[in-house]
Amino acid sequence: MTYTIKEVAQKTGLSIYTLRFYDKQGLLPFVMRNEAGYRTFTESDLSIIHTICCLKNTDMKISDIRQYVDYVMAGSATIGKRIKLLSAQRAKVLAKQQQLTENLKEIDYKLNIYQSPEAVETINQARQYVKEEKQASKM
Amino acid sequence: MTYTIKEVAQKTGLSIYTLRFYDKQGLLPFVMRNEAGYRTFTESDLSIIHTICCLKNTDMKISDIRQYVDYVMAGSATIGKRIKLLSAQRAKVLAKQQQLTENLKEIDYKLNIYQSPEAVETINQARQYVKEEKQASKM
DNA sequence: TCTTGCCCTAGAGTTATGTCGAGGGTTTAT
DNA sequence: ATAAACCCTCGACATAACTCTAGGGCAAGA
Repeated sequence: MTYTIKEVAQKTGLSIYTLRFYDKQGLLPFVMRNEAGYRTFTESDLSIIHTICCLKNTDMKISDIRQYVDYVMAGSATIGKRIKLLSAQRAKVLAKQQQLTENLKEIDYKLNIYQSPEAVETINQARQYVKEEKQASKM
Repeated sequence: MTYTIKEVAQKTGLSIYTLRFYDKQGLLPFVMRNEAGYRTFTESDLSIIHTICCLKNTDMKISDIRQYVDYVMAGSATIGKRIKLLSAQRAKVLAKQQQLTENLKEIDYKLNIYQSPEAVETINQARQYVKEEKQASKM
């Protein structure tokens, strides 16, 4: 009926260490323990851990994820706060996507230069220019 | 003809501390010094710092950026290595973009639930289910 | 010339996110 | 009943990427 920490590690791709670390940081307050003190993860727990991983993948800080988890634990009264938090994260993701698109353009621009037949010549000319600029700056 | 570290900080958005840190890490071997030992940045320096920032924004590690800078400093003989390095980074960016798109879908899915008129009801039902699942797991 | 503001280095301190080892209890299969 | 394989906590260690402080030199205006 429940999963051990090892099984959850395998299912999520997180290490056992990381899961325990997350628990210590207050990200997993919903995880129960058995008589021996072992963590017992339910299917629902896996679902919210999945959400935690999703937020993590968008570079949300652990302290902010804890805030979200706390809202979830607090029940429906915090829906407004959850919307605010997720909307802010949504905006961050959109911004990051846009930035990545621009970064990609620059990388492709560089790759095009390097992969062109005139690459060696282009680079040598650039190096010459840099050299002259450095020389000129010494005056 | 050249820029001070403060001016470069303003132009790039990096802090003076960060610029000096990057220099210490070997990311700025091309920056010259004046008689007093002050760094003097040329226009070309700004250009490669821009590239460094671009790679940084795609989460490339400083040690890998240093590798790239070293290749650039070494001249046209390293074009093949630069292509390999940038191509690998390109693949990483594409993967990250795809992941962000998926994360965004999940965030939007959650937001839809929270913003629907039945949000409170949906959440209370989910909480009830979680509760029962936890109860059942105790047996 | 004196003050203010900028520059330098070396190295300590910080933050975030893990990762691991020691010491000890539990479960399972033989 | 015993070994192997788990689980636990606590706290130390690691790593990356800054961030800042102390102590001291340089530069430009009043």
